[in-house]
Amino acid sequence: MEMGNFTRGQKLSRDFYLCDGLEAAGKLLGKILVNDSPEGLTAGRIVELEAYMGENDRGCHAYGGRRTTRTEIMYAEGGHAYVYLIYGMYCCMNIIVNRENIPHCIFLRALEPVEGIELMKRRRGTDNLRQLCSGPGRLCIAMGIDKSLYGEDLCGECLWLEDDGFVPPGIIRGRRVNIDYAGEDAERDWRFAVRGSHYISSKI
DNA sequence: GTGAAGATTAACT
DNA sequence: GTTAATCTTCACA
Repeated sequence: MEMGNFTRGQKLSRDFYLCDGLEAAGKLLGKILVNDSPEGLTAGRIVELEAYMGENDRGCHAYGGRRTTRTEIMYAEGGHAYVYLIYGMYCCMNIIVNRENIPHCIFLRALEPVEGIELMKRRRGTDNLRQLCSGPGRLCIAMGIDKSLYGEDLCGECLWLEDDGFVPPGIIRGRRVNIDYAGEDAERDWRFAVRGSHYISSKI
């Protein structure tokens, strides 16, 4: 593998991200996330994600227009990274979508490892391929994603997404995970996964 | 200033 | 199925 010359696909441009969260969820499933870090390059195909639909979604951190130091980046235009710490120990990554001031985002739940697998194994402390990126916290560890990437422009040279022409053989949907506090919004089928993938975080 | 909760994970029983 | 780990963020006073 040549560093800085990852040519598996075409980098997604700004336009790609300037759409509604549910539309983005369908379009982003199967795309490849790439992080070209100082330690090395890692890449994984998105096989599971959740859509968070902004001010009217009780599960969303921007519910009710909440705007804080943490959520500020959600109001930026699509194509930026929203990374936050959960339970004091794990980072989670979201892809901000839609236009400025419309805080929709895509929460990454699982990737299929594609590139830099040895580095992923080292970071995760396991050789089990299926467990490297199968979970929101796990994929951030494997990909080297932490809060230093908060607000990162996904149209830059560090962290980006690519389209290699892969089309999911099918898409399955279900309820989002661990947002019981969201009332009836917890029941919406806004979790999406590539049908048949062995790399999803849990049964849907 | 204080306290409670969390878009999780790994290791238990 | 249950629970501990661990700490930032946020709401409220």
